[in-house]
Amino acid sequence: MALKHAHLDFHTLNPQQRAAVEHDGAPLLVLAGAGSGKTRVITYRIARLLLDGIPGERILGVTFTNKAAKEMRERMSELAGSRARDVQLSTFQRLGLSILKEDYEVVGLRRGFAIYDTSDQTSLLREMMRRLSVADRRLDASKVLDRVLAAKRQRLEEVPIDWGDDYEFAAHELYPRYREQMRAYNAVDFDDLILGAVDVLREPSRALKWSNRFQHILVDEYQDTSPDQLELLRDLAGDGHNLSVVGDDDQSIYARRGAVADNILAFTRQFAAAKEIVLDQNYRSTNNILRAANAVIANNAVRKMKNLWSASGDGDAIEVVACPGADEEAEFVAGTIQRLVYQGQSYQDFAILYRSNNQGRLLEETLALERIPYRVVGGQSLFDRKDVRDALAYLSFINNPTDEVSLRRVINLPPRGIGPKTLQRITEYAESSRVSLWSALRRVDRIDGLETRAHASVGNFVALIEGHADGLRARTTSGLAERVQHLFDALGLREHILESDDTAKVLGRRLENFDQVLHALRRFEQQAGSSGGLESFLRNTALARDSETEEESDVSKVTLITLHSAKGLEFPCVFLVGMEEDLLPHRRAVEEASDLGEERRLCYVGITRAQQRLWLTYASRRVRYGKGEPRNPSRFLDELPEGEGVIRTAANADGDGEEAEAAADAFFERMRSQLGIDPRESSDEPTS
DNA sequence: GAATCAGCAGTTTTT
DNA sequence: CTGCTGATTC
Repeated sequence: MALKHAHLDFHTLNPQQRAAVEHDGAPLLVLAGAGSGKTRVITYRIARLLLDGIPGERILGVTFTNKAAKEMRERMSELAGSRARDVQLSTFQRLGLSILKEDYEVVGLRRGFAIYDTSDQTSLLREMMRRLSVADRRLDASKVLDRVLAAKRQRLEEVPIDWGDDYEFAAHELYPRYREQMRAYNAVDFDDLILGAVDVLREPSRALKWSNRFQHILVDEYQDTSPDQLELLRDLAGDGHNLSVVGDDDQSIYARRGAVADNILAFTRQFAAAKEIVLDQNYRSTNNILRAANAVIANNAVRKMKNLWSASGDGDAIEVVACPGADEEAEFVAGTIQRLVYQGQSYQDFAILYRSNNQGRLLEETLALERIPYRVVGGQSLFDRKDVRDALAYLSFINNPTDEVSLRRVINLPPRGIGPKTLQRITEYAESSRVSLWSALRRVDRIDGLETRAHASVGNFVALIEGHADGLRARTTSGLAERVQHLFDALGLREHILESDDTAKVLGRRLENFDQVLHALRRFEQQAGSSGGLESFLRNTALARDSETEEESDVSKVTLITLHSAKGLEFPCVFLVGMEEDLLPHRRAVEEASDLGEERRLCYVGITRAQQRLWLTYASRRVRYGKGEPRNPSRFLDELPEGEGVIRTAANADGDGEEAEAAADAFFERMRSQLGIDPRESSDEPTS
């Protein structure tokens, strides 16, 4: 044994980690507290399996993000070299897709099926609401969608009507239609990738093939799995004796996405003879920070007991800072950063964590004013921007002409004289003739009651698309970018953006976004092993909306990030801002009394991001929606331990602000003289 | 068919 | 205060 593992340095693992790496023969649950070396355990475990002679393609590692999969692959390669190459590492959705790619016809899909993301789904529902006039009042389609998806995930036949609220009613009416439409459009949503895969595995003719495919299955972030993901794992892993899962129930913060923390709590019940290993030695934070984290999370009733501890010292006390208002809070943060940077800390050592995105704005403004470089993590990803989505919608619809959501999105873009009225007439024809919208467009000659102009417009559109379609549908990837470029040129998409009367700044942004589509295509084309043409590209982009431009130039910047997105990250210095009632236990969570526990876990996640220093700040007044309101400190602050490790202070309004400004000025003077910049030249931004 | 206006609601969101 | 939707107007 020892010889076989010569490449793995087991001495760097603690006894629990090592037990988790070496365990064999029964299902394994690793309860990995924050900062306890979870990723190390998984990568070492996979490396160990490889060195034991398990072929890489028989090992499946499942993660929640592409980023995590990528990181794991890199770290595994370091440990196990080229053997790591064949290990199957993928997200749940990608796993589902790879199953459906082989056996899609079993669940009634056709070749070229499209993957709808949330905004496609919302458009579909909106369109249905309009057409069926289900809702007399204006209802938010995305809220209806929430209910529809919840029912679908539970494989309910109907959306239950409990309280008879409008959203429930609409969801109830639309649910069967939604499923019907998705089927007609040959489209699946993210959940369908999982549910469809489960259906494939339940098909007797395919079950065996799939349950034999993987010899070992490892799952990361198990606390975030949903019931359908659990089903998929069970069907794939059989009795589960070679299933190992790693997670932390205290960091389960995605109930809204369907995650059920119960999966992790019930693991040892669901999988017979499962072994449970707790990792609670923390390698990230000081004990003062860990004590605070432990104290807060201890107030959650239902959880696996873990008490994080560290072999390192107590470190600095954590600070609870009372601020008169949100402005002062932001200034306190900026001032403190500036002061510490002046003392030798780097900007990238700092992160500012908040509950909701809109809190980021004021922080951004203040940092900009103080000339502190920052980056905002999260927010809209490239593939969510309108112009990008428009371009992709063209491609999606050409790849899958039954994809009506995409077709409707682009049919009059740029405006080509096919307005709502024309479209409605054609839709009626399509419905009465029982053909797809695209087929109807192609037979525009047979549709009565269209104006000559509209008729001609439709004809032109059809001709334009058909002129490019064959070339684009080819399954080869080479030359794809060029063909798409031709299509976009013919459509005049770029010109359309140019013609808008946006400001130069916005316009530049939009063009940049638009051009990213072609860049992404070229990258895809050049990628070794990309094949499958447009279809593959589209699925890839649908499932990979991760950070595109993460690495570049983000080095020396402060990070602004939501608590949700901060999970898995760590920073030497962390500000947890907006520690207020209605904000950190978010108002909605308190009102619905549904899950205060999840809010507390969010707080816990935030605290445990900090390695050395932690500030928890709140404001006594905050301007929300244009009105100033008094605010109360978060109840979670009361749950912090009393005494030495925690200092409670007040940021007085002008003191810190001025101090910060002075520090900023001093700093910039230094920078300028170092860089040899004349101060007068660099006054592009008003300092006021 | 496109531009403008009024009214309303406002968490988080790995895919 | 903002951003989005639907309705109204040109």
